[in-house]
Amino acid sequence: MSAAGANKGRQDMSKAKPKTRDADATRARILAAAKQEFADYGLGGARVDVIAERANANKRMIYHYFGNKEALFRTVLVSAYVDIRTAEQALELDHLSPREALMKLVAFTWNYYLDNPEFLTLVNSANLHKGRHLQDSDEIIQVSRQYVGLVGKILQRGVDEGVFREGIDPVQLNITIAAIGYYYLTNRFTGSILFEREFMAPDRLKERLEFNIETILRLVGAENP
Amino acid sequence: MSAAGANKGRQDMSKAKPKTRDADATRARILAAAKQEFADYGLGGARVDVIAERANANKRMIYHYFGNKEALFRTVLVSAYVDIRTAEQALELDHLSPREALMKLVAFTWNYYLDNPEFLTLVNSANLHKGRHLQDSDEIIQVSRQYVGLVGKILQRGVDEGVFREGIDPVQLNITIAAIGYYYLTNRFTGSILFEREFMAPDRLKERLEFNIETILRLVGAENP
DNA sequence: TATGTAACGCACCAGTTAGTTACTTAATTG
DNA sequence: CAATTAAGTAACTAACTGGTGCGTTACATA
Repeated sequence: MSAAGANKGRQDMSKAKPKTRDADATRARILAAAKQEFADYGLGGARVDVIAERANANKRMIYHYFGNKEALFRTVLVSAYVDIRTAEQALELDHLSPREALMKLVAFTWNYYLDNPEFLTLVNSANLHKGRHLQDSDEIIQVSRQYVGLVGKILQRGVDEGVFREGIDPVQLNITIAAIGYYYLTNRFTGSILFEREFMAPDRLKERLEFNIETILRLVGAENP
Repeated sequence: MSAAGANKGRQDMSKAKPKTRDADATRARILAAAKQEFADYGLGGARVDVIAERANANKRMIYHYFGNKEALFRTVLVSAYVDIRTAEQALELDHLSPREALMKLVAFTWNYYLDNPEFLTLVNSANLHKGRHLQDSDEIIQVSRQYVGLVGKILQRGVDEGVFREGIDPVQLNITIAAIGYYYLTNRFTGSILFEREFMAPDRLKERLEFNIETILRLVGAENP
């Protein structure tokens, strides 16, 4: 009942425990399981016992590797931010026109949220707790600076080429690009009820992405498609 | 210790318990206290005992009036939606030009979130639980239809007068108006850390509202200010 | 004043839950 | 190969936590 039995319908990920001992692998399994559990139920709703079960590990190991529940959440959160910022940096936008670079970034942000919905609830949970778990993380600030720089560079190129208007704050643009995708997806459940439409239907998703690209292009002053 | 003692630093609202019995007042105090507690800690993190304390009521009364914790959350959530939709309907946008009506709506949405931050975490909590608590609420669907109609009417007037472009989906516009304010404010804690700026500083708030108005006006195709 | 009804409150329970203790087993090293 | 270190496990505990049983008190009405 303890190993095979699914608790509250939560399945473990298909990462079987290795025969031999492997500290790194165990740590990684715990981290992955914690990310899922925290994403599914929030920091308060997540259960340490369930994380251990999902990770196919012992609860004692969680405390051995991460200290306590809050520290585990902190590690999960930082890793989630590092992941998305790393993916963004790999985007190779320099060889594209400013307009196309921006379109690609909007699409990437949208698709990243779509493929990694746990990121959304993790961030929501972090903010419910007033960002406490992100404080004193130099790593986070470093990768965020790179991100702002990325958008700033596209913006500058666009202005130099005369296709974007001047004076746009890269941070405000960043926030807006994130907002128009994030809000739609994180509130997809209440949204589907309130607006009486299936937010996650493929056609609806495509429609929203196109709307978002249009929103951003018009914001920066690029001429219409 | 039970009446005066603040539990985990949560203060009761200054609504003292009346000497005489008053069912409506007690119910209202519980609802207000629950809204605060759920907003502060989410559905999972909220404590029924604390709600009772904050309401200056007995826990037994919560179960008497609302059934259980989830049903209480449902009532809080529906009331929060009804509140914002009611406030929107009182806006009297008909006598304004389409452009000014839209600006006023964007500003109103922003200020409502700012004045009622509990609305943001309540909605986040509802979506963490996959919108389960909003299902089967006809009331919610009714007021939402009115809201979409409100924006649709502004949009139509703008198209008729030739100041807005055609073919904009009122629902997508609605979502976008909400998104650009909601995201900034609900993620103000992580945002302030990531972007190394004080999201809630008065100047920053003003700046963001102006940016949002510009975003929406450019989206609908109104000429620049 | 008697009586029924609904508001109200205390004390408790059964099930959880984060964190710990004491122990076993595998890998590493001199 | 003996000794040391680190990985892993199960049982346990103290503090919670949602929910309830059961009795009390105020008020309306006859």
